[in-house]
Amino acid sequence: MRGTMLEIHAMPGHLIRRLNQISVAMFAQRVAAAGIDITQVQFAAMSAIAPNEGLDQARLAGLIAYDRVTMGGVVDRLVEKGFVVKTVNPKDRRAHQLRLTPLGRKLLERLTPIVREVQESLLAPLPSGEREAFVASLIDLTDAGNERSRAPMRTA
Amino acid sequence: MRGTMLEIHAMPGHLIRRLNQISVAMFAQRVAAAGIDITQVQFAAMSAIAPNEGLDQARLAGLIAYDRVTMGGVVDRLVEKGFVVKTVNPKDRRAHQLRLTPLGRKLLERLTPIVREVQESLLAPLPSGEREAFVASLIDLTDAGNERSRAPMRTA
DNA sequence: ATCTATTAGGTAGTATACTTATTATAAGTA
DNA sequence: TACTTATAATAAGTATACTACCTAATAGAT
Repeated sequence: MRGTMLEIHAMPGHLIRRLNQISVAMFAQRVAAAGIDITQVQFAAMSAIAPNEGLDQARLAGLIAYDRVTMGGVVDRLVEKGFVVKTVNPKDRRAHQLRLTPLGRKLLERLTPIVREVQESLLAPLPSGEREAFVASLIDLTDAGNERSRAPMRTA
Repeated sequence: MRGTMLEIHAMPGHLIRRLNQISVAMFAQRVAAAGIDITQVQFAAMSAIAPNEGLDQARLAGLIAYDRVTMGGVVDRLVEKGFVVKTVNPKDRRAHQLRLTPLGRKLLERLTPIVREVQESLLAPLPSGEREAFVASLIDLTDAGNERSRAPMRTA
């Protein structure tokens, strides 16, 4: 008799980890099905650059709550793919200003409705009356826990 | 005027990713404060081995919904730290049977109450009446989405 | 007994996600 | 001006989380 019911199966930390993996897999599958080569993280970065053209990597990382070092690699991959350009800020030569290319902007427009569908599919298993409460709880928990993260969100 | 409110800030996929990062950071901080050197993932693996001594890596991966290749590295690190032993199954020489060492068992006992506290801290920002509903939604969503994940849970 | 399909584990490569340390630049102060 | 502090980005190292591919071993069918 092997015990297949484990305490961790009901632990929020474990469930959140699994749900994140499901979310990432659904994103990858739908986006690949549309013939687009981009990850969830790269999409988030692009959608934060779009209305903030010229922002630097540190600010971008803060906007979407990413680690700054990780962000360096994400941006480099977006530059390689031709979706983003990186230029040195002449007023502060430490900072690299980020902008979408026309190709990047076009991709983001194509991508956005697909990503909205992924969000709906993710929550679809919940009764419709519970979806809003679930998202509200997610927002409460991320707001409250923001400073505990190693990569807190910074909008300022 | 830069737009700091982005659509992704309310998207479940983004919020789940952030909450996972908060959860991982809280786990790391509490466990390190107790002078223990182990990750969330390594803890999950050990807590699944404990009541299933002798199981192989593939079954372990299924029990906690991990990728099999990732699991190989996780197990190797646990073996290096002296918490787990890996032996070839004589009845099926492809499979590596996993067991906790006495040290691993002792560590798991020390760790378990700390991990329970982390779970409580994670949900603490929610009104107490909403915590159960939130966890219930997490369970519904992971159950429903299990097969979409690239590393589904397998208890059989 | 042989052929086939499946399975356990591994390698190599890519992408996040972090730590600590280093470099370059900028901004403030004495 | 020189000194100090702070900041943007990067480098190197570790750990998860995958893909695609490969080998060894087993199981099942004939």
